[in-house]
Amino acid sequence: MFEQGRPLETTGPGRRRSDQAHQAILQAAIEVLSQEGYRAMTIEAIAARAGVGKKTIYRWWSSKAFVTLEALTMYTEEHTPFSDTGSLEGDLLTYFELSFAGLQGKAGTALSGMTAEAQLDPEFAREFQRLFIVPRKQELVELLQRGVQRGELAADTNLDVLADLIYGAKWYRFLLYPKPLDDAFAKEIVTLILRLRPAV
Amino acid sequence: MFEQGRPLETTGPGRRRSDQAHQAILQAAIEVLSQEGYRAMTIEAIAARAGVGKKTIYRWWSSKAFVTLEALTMYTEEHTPFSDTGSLEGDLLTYFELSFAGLQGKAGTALSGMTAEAQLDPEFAREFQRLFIVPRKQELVELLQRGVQRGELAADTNLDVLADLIYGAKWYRFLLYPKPLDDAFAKEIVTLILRLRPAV
Amino acid sequence: MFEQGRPLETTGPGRRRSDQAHQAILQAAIEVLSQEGYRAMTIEAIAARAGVGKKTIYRWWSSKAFVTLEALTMYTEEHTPFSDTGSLEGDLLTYFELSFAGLQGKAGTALSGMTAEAQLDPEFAREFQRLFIVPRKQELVELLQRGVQRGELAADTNLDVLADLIYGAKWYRFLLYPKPLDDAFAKEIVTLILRLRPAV
Amino acid sequence: MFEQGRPLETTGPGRRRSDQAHQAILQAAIEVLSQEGYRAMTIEAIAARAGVGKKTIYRWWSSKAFVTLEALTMYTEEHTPFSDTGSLEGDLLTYFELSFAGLQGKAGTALSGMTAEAQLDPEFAREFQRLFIVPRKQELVELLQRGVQRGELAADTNLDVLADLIYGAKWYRFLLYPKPLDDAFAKEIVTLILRLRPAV
DNA sequence: TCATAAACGAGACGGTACGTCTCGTCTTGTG
DNA sequence: CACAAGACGAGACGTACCGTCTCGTTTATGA
Repeated sequence: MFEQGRPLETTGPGRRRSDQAHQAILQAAIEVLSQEGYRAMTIEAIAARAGVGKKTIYRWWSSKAFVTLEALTMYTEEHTPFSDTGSLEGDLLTYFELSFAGLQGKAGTALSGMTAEAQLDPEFAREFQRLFIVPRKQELVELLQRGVQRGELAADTNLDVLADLIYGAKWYRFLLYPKPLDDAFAKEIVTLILRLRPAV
Repeated sequence: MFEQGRPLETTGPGRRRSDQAHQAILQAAIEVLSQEGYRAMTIEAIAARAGVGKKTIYRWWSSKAFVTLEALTMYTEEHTPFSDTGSLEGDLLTYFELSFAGLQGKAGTALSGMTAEAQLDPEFAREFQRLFIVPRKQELVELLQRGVQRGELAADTNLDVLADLIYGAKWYRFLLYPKPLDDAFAKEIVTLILRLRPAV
Repeated sequence: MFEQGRPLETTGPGRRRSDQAHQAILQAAIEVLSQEGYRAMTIEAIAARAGVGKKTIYRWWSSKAFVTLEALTMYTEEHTPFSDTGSLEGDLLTYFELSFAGLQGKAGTALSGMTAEAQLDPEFAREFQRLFIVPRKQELVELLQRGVQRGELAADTNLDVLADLIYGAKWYRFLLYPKPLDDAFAKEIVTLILRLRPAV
Repeated sequence: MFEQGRPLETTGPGRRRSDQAHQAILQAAIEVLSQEGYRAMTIEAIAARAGVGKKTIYRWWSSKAFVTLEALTMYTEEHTPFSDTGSLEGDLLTYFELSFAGLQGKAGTALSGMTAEAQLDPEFAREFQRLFIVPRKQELVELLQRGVQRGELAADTNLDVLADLIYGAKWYRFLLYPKPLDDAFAKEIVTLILRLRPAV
């Protein structure tokens, strides 16, 4: 999933990449992130906490945002919320439940930090979109396609834009709007989605 | 609209706040923002450009995000896109057109920068929500209420959540998703909204 | 002679102190001192002139006074005016001549600046005394001891207090009294000293 | 004794100078000086403590050194250590005793601060010399002249330089040398002075 | 087996911006 | 019109991190 941060598999002389240092850095990033927050998580702080030279971090990642991106996936590999429950309503509610839970705590802090970084660093924005945003939206589109196949959504529904609306609502509340992401919110969204009728 | 940055209206001894300096700072912020971008914009650069001591900026604003927040509103006070065209479709399309236009160029740079800051600074997040996010959403809810009154939306539609979906889609594309905010996107959203039917 | 400002002689990991930066800082301090004066000399100016980060200065010295202290010694290491001419009169006159010359120009500016700093900063006062004041007085006491050995001064003369009188007269004129430090002054002092007779 | 800081006695239009403010400033200067030290005694601190505008201070004094100069004399008007005891030894010991006492506490802090200022500010140096240094030395010279008249010192003694030696020793110990100014020191100086014999 | 070479920890380096401080000046309304 | 209050332009302070650059040390081939 990641291009950055990989040990080089090529042969040749010289010391190999230390997996111990690699893990220590990611672990330290998670600790600093959850204890001090994203803003206070500096490369210097990670290096100090991991007992690692700054150079070792810069050798493999170009900024704290990229470290966070990898640390986040290491921390939540099991995060696969898209399941097939047999109905669009069930699929969406299940997805929302898992998704909202994933935005609490460390993972949420990391995500909002990476979102901030994406606004400030176009290069990171591209990676963040490629690795995080686009794949997840694709999964949501597929969930909606199952709804079309079951006849729960009209065949002519623009699923791409519908996914923008659904994902957008989630991110909007998460990043910008001062209301919680809870089950009631999820139910209201699903209620609205299910009231979409075919074009006249 | 703003609490920060206002001259004190109270009487009493002491020199009054210099409106000249106030305006020069906001103007300088806009210039630096548009020339250097949000990340590269520093308090020092604003002070230098405005011909003002740094202390004068810190006296009235606590960070460049707050300066930007005020500068942005000063710059786009006339951007009040919510007009009554007589139909929900017309209202929404008109709003989207103006809104998307407002996200191009300087204003867009400023907005995404402030969004980043809101992720990193909870205090700014509260102000940003209070002054920017919440009022604009309220306007959108009122637009939708006119649709209900005209019978274009079902009376039992949860307008608050519908507004989250609509606003969310806009912000999602603006901040996260690598596709443009254009008229086609606006039309697709409106098409979906208009297909909402009453609860059975 | 100096504890501050020395390259660490210890082994161990990490980049060694840059002697190039060290020298550049001292040289820059001398230049700024002689062009702007002690009061106008700032750490920022020294850093800029030396092409060095401010942190590199603060890493090794705690204020401009300490930099000056080291720069001064570097600049006038050869000013060791205590020579043995064979007579107390000769020794004292030679010493005064060299000493007074050393108080002209840059070295004088630096010295009076450091004296000021010593009044304002007790920590610097201790260092200044330890490195500058006390050793020089010790040299003067040794000069006087040669006078005792030659029989030019009574054996029961309190040389420590006599040195206070001699050194005091020099500093008093240098720092406080509006009369020049010249050869005539030196001769008058020597005349008085040579008129000291043994206790009755 | 002072030129600066005096109430204007002239008639004419406009509010007269507030003697109350004048006294409050000097009193505040003494308080800050003795509680925080000379370095921490800023014009702003004095103004705040005195309940006075900074402008009011700047109107009458050009720096904190000049305020200190006036505050010091206000604080120690009675400081007139030169008395005629009938012998040179008695005169000198009496003088030293009072003089050393005067260097303890607030007055000492003020004096060393003003000495520092004199090194850094040539304009203040001139005033300090004119009002403080030169008159006091003149008094010492007169004390020594009585010694000549009584035959305790040789008629051909250069009293000016002898006064430099005596005063210098005192200042040297006070400002630079890490030993106390005590009675033993005074006695040793007097012992040396009394051993001066006429020129051969 | 041992020379080569990359990665490592440590940490100093040149920079840049931070937010604070004090300076001495300038504007207010009040007395 | 002097006063207190306090905002102003200016600019240095000392700190924090940035990303880079030595150091001496450790590891792992591959000649």
